[in-house]
Amino acid sequence: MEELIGYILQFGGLNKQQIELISSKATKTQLCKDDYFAEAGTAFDQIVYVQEGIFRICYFNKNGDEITKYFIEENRLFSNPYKEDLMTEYIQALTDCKLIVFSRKDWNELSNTIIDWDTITHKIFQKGLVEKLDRRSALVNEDATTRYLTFLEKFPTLVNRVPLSYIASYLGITQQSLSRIRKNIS
Amino acid sequence: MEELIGYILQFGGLNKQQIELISSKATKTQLCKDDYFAEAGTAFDQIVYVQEGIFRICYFNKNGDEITKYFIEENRLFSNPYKEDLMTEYIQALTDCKLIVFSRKDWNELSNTIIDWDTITHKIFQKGLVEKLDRRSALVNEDATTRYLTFLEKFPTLVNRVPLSYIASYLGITQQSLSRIRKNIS
DNA sequence: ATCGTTTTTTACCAAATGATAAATGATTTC
DNA sequence: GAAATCATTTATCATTTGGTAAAAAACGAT
Repeated sequence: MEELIGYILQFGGLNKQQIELISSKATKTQLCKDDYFAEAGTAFDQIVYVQEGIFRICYFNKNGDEITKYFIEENRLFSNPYKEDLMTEYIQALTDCKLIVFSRKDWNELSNTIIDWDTITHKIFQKGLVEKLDRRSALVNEDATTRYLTFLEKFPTLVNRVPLSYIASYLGITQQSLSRIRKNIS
Repeated sequence: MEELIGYILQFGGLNKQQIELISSKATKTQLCKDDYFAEAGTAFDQIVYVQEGIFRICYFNKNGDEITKYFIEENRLFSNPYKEDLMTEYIQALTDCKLIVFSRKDWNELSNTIIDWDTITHKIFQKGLVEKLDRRSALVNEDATTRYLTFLEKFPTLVNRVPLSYIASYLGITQQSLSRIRKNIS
């Protein structure tokens, strides 16, 4: 729980009382490798902090290929960015996971007590979106090898925990290409 | 000004008084083709509504290539997503433009009078970010021809107003390739 | 341990894209 | 209007990547 509070504190100050209030709304939960945490077409009304584990967000494109859009590492908050709407994407655990979960209702009600809560919330998710945009965007203009090298830089802890095919899909290349690239750079 | 108000009304209700207050803070201004509206390394503390014209957001990658990250069409609000920080990107007018501009100070102070203002603001920019993420992200897993066809779908009004080289850079391909693709699909 | 399944690697060839260079077309400037 | 500048197209060739298929390796269940 301390890590989560530390994470939130990056985005705004909180006193002891407020921290306790936040903690009181939190529920710890777990998820097994390969479980789906949310599926496209369903509602997803939770705010989730990843204590341990990795997730991926994916969807199916027009050809029916499953595309990994991004990964979510440890010590991140995530949610459904389109609050009101149903999910358009799948959220899958890639390892066994330990999570801290809030209902959106509870989370939002914290703003009744914590004056800056909405601002903090928006900063958190805005920063997350900007980061995702930048990372994904950066892939577009690079060749396959550079994409993989950048991936290794940005996600050094993921390579050995995520199947090659998911990484290839994230990078926009085939798994055969990625395998070849791995061979060449080693 | 009506269009701007209409745009904002998509994200939350406003009464007549509030609309007048918003309008009173707005400044109309113009920009010429190819002018830079903001440059990387400088502060950018404005909220801008594009009444007429097209912008592009671009940056220089490690190789010194200028990358067009996205376009901003008519009837959109934009700003510097990283509020506090200096710009990391350039904002350039690609046509003569008519703009409605707010200082961030004025814009933010509207929340003193308009109860939902912060929420509306965050919705606007969050939606913008999600859209940018999805568009840019979708390019990663497609081949060059599909990228261009999708571009034509999503930005039907841009093709004839934006230089080919910028479109190519946006799509992550060379301008020669794009020229070849244009030839093939016609 | 063994079988069956899944993942990753490897190989080969076809197709797409990039790099370079030159030609054409369009626009600006004087 | 001619010259100069810039944008786009075309062409050629080298390189990269994708598609298909098969082999090897890793993993799981019994």
